Amino acid sequence: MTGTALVTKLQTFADLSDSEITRLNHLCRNVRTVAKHQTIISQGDRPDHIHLISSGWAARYITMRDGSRQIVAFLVPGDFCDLHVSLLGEMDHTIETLTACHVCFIPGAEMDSLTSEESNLTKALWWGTLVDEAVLRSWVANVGRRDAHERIAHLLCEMHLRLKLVGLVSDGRLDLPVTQVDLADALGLTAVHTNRMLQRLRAEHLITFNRGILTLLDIDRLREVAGFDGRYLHVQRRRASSG
Amino acid sequence: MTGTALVTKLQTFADLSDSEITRLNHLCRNVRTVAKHQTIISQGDRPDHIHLISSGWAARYITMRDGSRQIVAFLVPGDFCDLHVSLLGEMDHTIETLTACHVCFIPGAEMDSLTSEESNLTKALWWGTLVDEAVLRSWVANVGRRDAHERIAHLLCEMHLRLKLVGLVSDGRLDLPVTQVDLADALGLTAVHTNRMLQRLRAEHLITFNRGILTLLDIDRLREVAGFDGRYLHVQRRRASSG
DNA sequence: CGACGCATTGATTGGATTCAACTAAGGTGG
DNA sequence: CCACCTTAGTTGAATCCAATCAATGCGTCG
Repeated sequence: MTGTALVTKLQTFADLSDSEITRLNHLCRNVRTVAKHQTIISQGDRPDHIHLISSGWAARYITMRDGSRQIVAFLVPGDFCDLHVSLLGEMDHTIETLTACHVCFIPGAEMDSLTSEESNLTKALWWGTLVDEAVLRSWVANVGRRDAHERIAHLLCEMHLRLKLVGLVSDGRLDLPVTQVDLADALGLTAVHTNRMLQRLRAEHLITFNRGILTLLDIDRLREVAGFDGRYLHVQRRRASSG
Repeated sequence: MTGTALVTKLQTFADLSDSEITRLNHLCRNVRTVAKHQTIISQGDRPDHIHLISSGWAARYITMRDGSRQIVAFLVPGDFCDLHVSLLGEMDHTIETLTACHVCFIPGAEMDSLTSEESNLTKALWWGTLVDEAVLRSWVANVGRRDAHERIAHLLCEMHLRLKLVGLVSDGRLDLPVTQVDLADALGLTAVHTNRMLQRLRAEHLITFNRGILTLLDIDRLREVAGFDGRYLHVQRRRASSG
């Protein structure tokens, strides 16, 4: 079921009926495999399809004048790339896979009819985009006001909780298939400094991070370091747990 | 007309009929004056009204553990404070006035009925929130990847263009009723450094900034300094001009 | 006037960048 | 199976941008 992650995610917000779940899965029937480091959509594009990450990781980023980039979101299974482009006109940023991905291609027209027929689902979808926005606010604060040590810790706490929502964490272990360069681009740091701070977190016995596998050794203490309060992810319902 | 700024803003995206404009103005009939430096909504609140800035300025900010704050948005006339809270449950941040404001209080139920009856208006409203999100992405990049000089320049370019949209700019002059401390809190800098960079922009004959009045002396050059590309504001239509 | 908020200036410190080299791991092909 | 190449991660030294600390000016307002 290629819509599984999406269903799991939306269920943290709303009760979904069987028919609604079926409809979501139907929506996601057209899946393509996208290789690692491929562009899903570019700045300036006006795609007629909506893209949903079904498996794998991608990054949303803005390219700066000097060629450097700022990652403004990590996209994980269940996340939409561009639920909104039709309203905005064209993409103002680029989305690229970090790993091989399964991406659902959803015709814009089909999404339109869904939103006009299924008000419960539509609400759940909008909830998702509002959470994305809350995450973005949190990122501004993260980059603007935390030092490198806290900042990395905060990102790791966030990814841990977000992946937990879609059932991709077990016992503090999760896939984080991103390089230190990617992390740096998301944190507004250099790769070198990111490396040193990761080492520090390891030395403090807070994390393990090898070959894309992250383990949080002491979640409470890591959250303490980060000043992490997960409420901005708005997952206080149903099957989500705060830990 | 307390909904004027909103109407002006939405018209950059969509054609609005007279009846739609009337409806928007009707929506905004309940206006209260909020004094300077008052909280409109606090983190944790679950307001049953939606708030719209009709005149004046406010800031959306996140409070950090150490008491410092990160402003994640400046709200100007035509901006909603919390179009979404009902979906998210509770506020994950605080909104405070920077000047005395006129704030429209819109009953949540009334907005609900509008969105179910007026699909054109609803689209326009969602366009607004999607632009807010695009601005947020741009802020992450601003704070994450630009140095202080570029960063301030970029914020000034953005505010200039945004205010132009609601008709609050004339000849490069605009009200920017924020202190250097406020600017610093939005830019992820200290007030001291913000002060020095403002002085530098003045010395470069790019701006004038006195008592809350900002003048852009050479918009093209300021945009060049900032690396500003206003497309992320998605105003390429109708009455918006890119300058 | 005195107090306060805001802007300004100087001296110093420090966190993060930069530059550069080097190691380790993986993949590929001869 | 090893030589070669590439990518990712690590380390060190020097530098720099912005933070910090501290003091002062200045205008407004009670």
